[in-house]
Amino acid sequence: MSKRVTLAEVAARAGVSPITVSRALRRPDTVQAETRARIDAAVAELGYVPDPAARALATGRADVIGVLIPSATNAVFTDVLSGIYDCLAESRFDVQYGITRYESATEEKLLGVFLRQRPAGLIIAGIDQTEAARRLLDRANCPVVQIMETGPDPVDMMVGFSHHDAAAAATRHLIDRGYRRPGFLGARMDPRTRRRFAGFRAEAEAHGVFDPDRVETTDTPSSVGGGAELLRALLARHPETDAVFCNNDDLALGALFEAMRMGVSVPGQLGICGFNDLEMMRAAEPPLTSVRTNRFEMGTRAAEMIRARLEGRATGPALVDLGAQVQERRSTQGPD
Amino acid sequence: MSKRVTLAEVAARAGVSPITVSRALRRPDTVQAETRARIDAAVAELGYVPDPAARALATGRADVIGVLIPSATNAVFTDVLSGIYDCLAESRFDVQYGITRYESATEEKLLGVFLRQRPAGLIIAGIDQTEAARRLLDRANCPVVQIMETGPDPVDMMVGFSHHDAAAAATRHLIDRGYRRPGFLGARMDPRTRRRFAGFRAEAEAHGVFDPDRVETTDTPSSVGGGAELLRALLARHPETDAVFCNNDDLALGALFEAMRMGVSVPGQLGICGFNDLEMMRAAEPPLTSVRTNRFEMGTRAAEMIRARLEGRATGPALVDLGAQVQERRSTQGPD
DNA sequence: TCACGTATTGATAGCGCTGTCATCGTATTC
DNA sequence: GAATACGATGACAGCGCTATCAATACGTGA
Repeated sequence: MSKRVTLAEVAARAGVSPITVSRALRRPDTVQAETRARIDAAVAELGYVPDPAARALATGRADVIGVLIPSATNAVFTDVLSGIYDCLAESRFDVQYGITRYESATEEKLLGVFLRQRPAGLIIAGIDQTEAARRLLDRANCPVVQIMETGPDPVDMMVGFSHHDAAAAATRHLIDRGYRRPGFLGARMDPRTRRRFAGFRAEAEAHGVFDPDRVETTDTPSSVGGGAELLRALLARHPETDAVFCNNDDLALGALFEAMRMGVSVPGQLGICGFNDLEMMRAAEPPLTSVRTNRFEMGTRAAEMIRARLEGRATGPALVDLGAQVQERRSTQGPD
Repeated sequence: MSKRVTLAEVAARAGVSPITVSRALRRPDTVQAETRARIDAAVAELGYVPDPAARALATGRADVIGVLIPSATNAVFTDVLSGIYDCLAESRFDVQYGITRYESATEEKLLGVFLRQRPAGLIIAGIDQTEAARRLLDRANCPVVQIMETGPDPVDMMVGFSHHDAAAAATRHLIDRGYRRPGFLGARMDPRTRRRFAGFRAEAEAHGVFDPDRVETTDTPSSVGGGAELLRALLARHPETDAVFCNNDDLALGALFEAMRMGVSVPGQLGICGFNDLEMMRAAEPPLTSVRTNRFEMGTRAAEMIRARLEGRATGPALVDLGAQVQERRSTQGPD
């Protein structure tokens, strides 16, 4: 193990005191150019890198940004994570993440784990924190961004979109295309899923085409296989169903395959609309309509908001609505 | 911000010295039961939680396990990550990860970032580290596990499987099923991809069915759309191709959709085999043959190996081969 | 009985860095 | 030219914890 180089050694080499080296590194403008040059040279020669733990102890603040998401395998969250990471990779901040498994208790616990590090910032998915989690966040004493959706009463900042409105738009699209007996497929009804259902329901009711019996859901996590099962079950009960709004793209893909197996033509006998617009939707046959959500950007924006705050730059609005766009494709071209 | 409770306060409350509290927390067996009980009570009453930065500074060792993977969105890595996280969530260790973007330079840089925290352990994807990275790892002075594949000359520990052999097995399966003019589809030829290709090639050559011209690859990251394009290109050049071994499941799915568009029947006119066996493969129509890799377990095993070492337990073998299994499904049932 | 091990607890001194003053020299003002 | 402000640097202490060694009490064997 190569021995650690300390600030003091750099200082000795540069012929200044340790504190001056510290300053030269953190606020270069407060140190004379000439001195700074000597210090920079010493840093380079010795290969000095600061010890994050010592810095955290001395400042009472870790250069860590905590990210709390429900799942590390769901593409929706990994895209966001990727955006966050992208924005932070070149900064002095490290990303640390926690997986809540969609459980409030786990979320609270992880929040505690993060907070005792006194993180520089916190990004948390969703807007449905428990009272206890809310209290922890209020006292976090660092920038906090809630992501994935928008809603009233942000803890601090927010970037997302309205799942209700996005689902309503998708539903309107189905109705516009002439589908009159739409159904709904959903897995694991987390809060966002529920709000999408509410949007579907509101829009369908507004057009007099909502039938509560054409709703097929399950508690298991969503999957392609699950989408197939849900469609099969729905069509068994309601063969008149002429379109399905699927709560996400996995379900939609499964529904497509199941329709193929059952000899149901898409979009003629059945329209299929997904949610999230993963890459595969465009490539499917027929290409699948979906709702594009700007996940990567959601991540970069959230991270950028935190950085701006921490670096004392102008932060822009505290609530960013990234919207969602219905991507119309062949799978919802209208009934025969 | 609720004020931080320190060790000293707990000690005062329990009527002992700070160092005894420290011991009671870290090595309970070295403190008398009665004393320990008083300390535990004080900890609970005050809601004390240790400061990780202070601990790291004092011990010269952070309770952090660093994970280096090429991509945060590729399902293959997120599954592994998930396994790692699962094993570590209940431990005293935090996970911190870095994304190399398949770039050696980034890998080296991130390795440096991790090492200066003096992590408790390191998990790194792949076995193709540069000389410089190798040196850093050799000096890391902590358990290191290379994951995703197995190979000679491990830095320390290893858990994975042979991509060459797995691909060869899949190829053999295609040949066993009667396909005689197999092609290969590949995107972004990273080292594992290359070794899979080598396995395909070796096996096909051994059976006299390899044609270097029936290989279609691209540098872009793999995607469903990309799979479609690759198949289209391959069939345009070599319409006689009767099966494709796809380097991963996204490509396989794209190939399936493209075959549908082109009116090529699967498996009659074209057999399709993927790699990784993502959940969707089973649910497709026809269900797609793939090679099951034990990604989640790879993560848990790697994390467990590190924990065992750190906690002084028996570690088992330093090289674990998890193998890979061809999952035969309808898409490779054989030519007409 | 006495030297000596063992179990338990404590005192001391940092880990590497930064916050908070203090210090010093130079520029500015009238 | 004296008073003042300011820019640049340094001394000192301490962040919260733990490594190391010392101290104490108690039992053990010859």
